[in-house]
Amino acid sequence: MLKKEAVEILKSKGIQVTPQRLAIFEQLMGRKDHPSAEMIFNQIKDDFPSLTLVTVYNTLQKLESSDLCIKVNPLHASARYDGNTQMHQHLVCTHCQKIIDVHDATVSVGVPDWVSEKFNVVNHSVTFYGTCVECQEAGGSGNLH
Amino acid sequence: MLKKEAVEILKSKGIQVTPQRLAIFEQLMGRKDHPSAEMIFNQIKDDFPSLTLVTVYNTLQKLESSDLCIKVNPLHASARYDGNTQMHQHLVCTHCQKIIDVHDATVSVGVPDWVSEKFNVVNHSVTFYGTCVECQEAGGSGNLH
DNA sequence: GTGCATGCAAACCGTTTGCACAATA
DNA sequence: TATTGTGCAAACGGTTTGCATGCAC
Repeated sequence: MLKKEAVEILKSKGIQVTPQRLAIFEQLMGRKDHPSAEMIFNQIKDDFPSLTLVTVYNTLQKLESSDLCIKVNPLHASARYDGNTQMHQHLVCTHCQKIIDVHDATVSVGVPDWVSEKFNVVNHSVTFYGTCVECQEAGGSGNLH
Repeated sequence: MLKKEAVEILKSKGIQVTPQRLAIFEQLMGRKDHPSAEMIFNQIKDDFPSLTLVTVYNTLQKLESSDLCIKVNPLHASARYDGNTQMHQHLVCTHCQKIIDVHDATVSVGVPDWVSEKFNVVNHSVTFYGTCVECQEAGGSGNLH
């Protein structure tokens, strides 16, 4: 992606363009390894000696709220434990953090051959994010973040 | 589940049985709401006035390593960001924490009708956990935790 | 009696916040 | 110039660790 394009995308979302933001955004668009805030920081800190992790976090937050990136592993909540170790799926209400089990064979996904050839799949998870009945009645309409 | 059964399960896994552990384990087996450590703590602290969160964490760790429960939302790693906001799936290597994109239509899951009737599904994620080629060659054989 | 579990305090790590200064539009 | 972003320091919350005491086997 050209720098010019990146600038255009940011502007089109109403995001003020700064050198730091541009660098962070370009990293995010250019890499395919789903970097953490720290990975991005380490990658560009030489270009911006004054840069701190805080700015990276701020920027990622802003990009995410403008749908320019997503958090693969949201860490906002605390760990949740499941006494059922058999394979099943989860419905996660993004309003009340409730987690509901789904046992539905039709939801199970098969592991594609080309994946199992390269990757030793030990487990997999299917999770639906949304709003539960109670929260819908309470007026919420579903906000993933 | 009877208390006696719970004791047997713990013993069969070589886990020393204490009143606290038994209570935590029974909570985990009996509830369907995927409690957090704190939820469990609050539920049983009246029965064990000296109980602390530390013990709950320790016990959950032990149960998990004996495959008696799983962490639904592992928080050990830091958040990972993805510049690709389109629906796709992830391969997560549990050894090197690498995340690989999967774009495979056959992996997509449909939302079952009975789910969408009760739950306003906004998004869903499919994640495969396992070991990548590099880590397999390096000798690892896949350990989800 | 030995070894492992408990629970206190304190550390830890990733992340967020308050605020003064600097850069953007 | 007015507004917004940056970066320092410090707080925050969930989780883990070190260590002395207590309990299970």
